[in-house]
Amino acid sequence: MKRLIDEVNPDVVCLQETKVVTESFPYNAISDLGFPYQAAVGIKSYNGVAILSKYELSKTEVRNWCEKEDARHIFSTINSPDMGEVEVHNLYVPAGGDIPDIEKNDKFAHKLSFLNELSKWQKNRSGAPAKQILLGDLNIAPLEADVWSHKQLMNIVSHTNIEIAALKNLQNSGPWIDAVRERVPKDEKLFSWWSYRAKDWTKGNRGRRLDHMWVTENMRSSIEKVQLLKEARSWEKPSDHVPLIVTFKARK
DNA sequence: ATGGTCGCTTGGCGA
Repeated sequence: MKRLIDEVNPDVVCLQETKVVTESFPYNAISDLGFPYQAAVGIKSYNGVAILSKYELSKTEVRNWCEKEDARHIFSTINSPDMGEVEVHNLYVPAGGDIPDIEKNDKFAHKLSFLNELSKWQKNRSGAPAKQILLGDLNIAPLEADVWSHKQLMNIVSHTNIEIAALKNLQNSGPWIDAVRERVPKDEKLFSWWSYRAKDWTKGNRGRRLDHMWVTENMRSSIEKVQLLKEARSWEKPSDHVPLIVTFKARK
């Protein structure tokens, strides 16, 4: 994370799978890196999400879905001088296990229920700021160009029709647009994740786009630049995901 | 069809 901050100098960083209990989150160390405003929730060893910001955060909330306190959704309103109030939803959607069948696999059922509950809530919500961002590890690659082989992955968890439909339903729960595909053509292969289970992750480029950033329609023209930092997959002790970086234009 | 890696909860699990 320090390398990312040094090289990219982001205003806001959103983390998923922090795997650290809320009380043990390294608030001071992260503050020293230039992010004094933080919103974090975590449980031991699993999940955990955090928002780190140079600008003030307010109205932070943690949401639990499927009656689990599993630290997969935190949101907060950022008040930046360049953009005003923007509510950021940081999500870690359940991965869903290996078998794409809700009868045989509880994890897959959980993944779909999580998305459905979240969608319903979004749809019925009122009083939220007009500008919103929804981002995170959504663990679904919806488009054909979001996976290395549409044919070979269509029955693999993360790229099945039922998951893609659930993700679409979430996208329709508000005025969301996919900020990344707004800037990268929909038929251009684009990945954010490469499995650890390959001797050489670059071989065959067997990636998937599991990480996303959506913005409300009123931010469409503010999207300046979109980047998936592929080189970070080769950094020392890398994550299997690479940072998704979106730059916004300052409001006039 | 299976296994491959990573990191912890040091077994087997979750990813």
